[in-house]
Amino acid sequence: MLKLTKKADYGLMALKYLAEHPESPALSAKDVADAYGIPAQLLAKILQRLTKAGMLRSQAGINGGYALAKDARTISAYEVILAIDGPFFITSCSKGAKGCELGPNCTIREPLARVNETIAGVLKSISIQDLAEHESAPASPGCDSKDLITLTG
Amino acid sequence: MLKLTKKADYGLMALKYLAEHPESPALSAKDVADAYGIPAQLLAKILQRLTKAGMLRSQAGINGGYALAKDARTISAYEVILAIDGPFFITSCSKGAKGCELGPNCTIREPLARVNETIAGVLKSISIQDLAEHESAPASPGCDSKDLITLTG
DNA sequence: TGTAATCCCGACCAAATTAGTCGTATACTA
DNA sequence: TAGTATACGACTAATTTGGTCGGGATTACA
Repeated sequence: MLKLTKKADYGLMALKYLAEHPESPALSAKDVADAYGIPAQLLAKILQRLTKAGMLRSQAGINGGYALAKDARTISAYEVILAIDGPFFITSCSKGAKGCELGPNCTIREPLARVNETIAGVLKSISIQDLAEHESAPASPGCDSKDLITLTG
Repeated sequence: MLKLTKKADYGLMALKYLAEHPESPALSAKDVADAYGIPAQLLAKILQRLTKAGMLRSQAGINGGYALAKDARTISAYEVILAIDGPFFITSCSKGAKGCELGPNCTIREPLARVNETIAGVLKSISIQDLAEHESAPASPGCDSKDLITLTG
């Protein structure tokens, strides 16, 4: 239904959180998980992926944890999602190298590639820094404000 | 993983197919399903939705079937997806009226609303006519051409 | 050198979503 | 009135996602 997985969400939230706490040399997976009330072990796995992808530095042991490996401005939402969920393409065919197995179905795929590119472009244009700047938005009266929902339907 | 459902794909394909065959007064769900090798009953349900949404006209009985209710140029990919899959929002929170139940999680949602808007915008800018014009692209050597995949990863 | 905190990682189970089927009712045409 | 088609809801199956478990490797510090 064209939405991010929770894992990607969690990853973005965690990176945002780390970007907001540059004073700590490292925050553990548990620290971040507790801050948002999300499962610690799940977040741990996500942070491991981001580490492998080079966005985080990790340190084991007491007072260990994770810290941004790069400037928050240089980490795009795109690479985060890519690292966590793998490559995406909005149409169902073209899963990896298989291509579309259903004959002429991909007639639809080519025009929609433009959409895919646009999505990738916007996601690339958004950095962790951008997310961090939104610092618990003061004017928004709550998460269920209606104005955002209308645009979706 | 940020991709369309197969149902949405099928719906777009079917509309495209109908747009390409304006000479027939109506094509049955089976006709279209056979043309693409997709399950007829599933497609039938999808076409029923599109009919209820006003994009198709249906006729029961012999030689019945479906035909576009509007000009192919006036049907956007956006409304098709919306009719089939319902409203979407790329972040996991904000499902319908529930809002985000996980406390401060939505710190990420607001900046990503821009992404959502952009996606909706591109989808709105693509019409069934656009899809139909791509008429089994002659130059593409196959569905598994690599150039499109690279942009996703 | 030992212990506690922490990352690392693969296998596994559970929940949710999506895909697809079935059965029946209804509408239309010849 | 027989045959073909849509309409629609309930149901099952498959896939994907979310989350857990357990063992192992690092690191800091007493």
